[in-house]
Amino acid sequence: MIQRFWLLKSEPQVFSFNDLWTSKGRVTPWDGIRNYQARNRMRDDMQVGDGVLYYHSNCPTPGVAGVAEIASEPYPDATQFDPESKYFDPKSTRKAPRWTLVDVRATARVERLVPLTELREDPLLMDLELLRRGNRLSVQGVGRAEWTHILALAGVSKASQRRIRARKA
DNA sequence: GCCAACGTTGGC
DNA sequence: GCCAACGTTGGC
Repeated sequence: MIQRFWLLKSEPQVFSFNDLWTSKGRVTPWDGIRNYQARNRMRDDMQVGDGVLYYHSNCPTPGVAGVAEIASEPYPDATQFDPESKYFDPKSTRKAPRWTLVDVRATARVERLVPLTELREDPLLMDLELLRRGNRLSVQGVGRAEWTHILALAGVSKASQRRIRARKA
């Protein structure tokens, strides 16, 4: 199995990396995604153990705030069935759920947040999907070299990278 | 709050 | 299937 790498956006005022880190099992269902392209990537392209850059968006200093991994197979997003939820989708049925998600588990803290401005200026990240003009997708692909480089910028220690890799092996 | 860039909706 | 109108995202 080829390991892939992803960048997931989250608004820290809604659910920050620290919120995930302090969650039970450091795991959460990545619910509320209501964009077909993002859904398709979760449903079709993600595999348990894939690496995740946890990105803070729509906040004073947007940037990479933590490291996580894909922690489940895809399954239906429960919020689509809940009339009380802001993510309720009246057109979705339990027999034919429209929205699928995966669980995400925090794996390592960053030594420092890597701000978007810094990612932008980095010649090694010229092709990063996040930096492409007008890109608003909340589920993005990251290349292996980009992943390694951003972890280095974030000061994620070699030891914790080894721990992450060991768990995936 | 502004606004560019996209996505979705719905009339035709 | 076209496309205008509208909604959302998210950096600034």
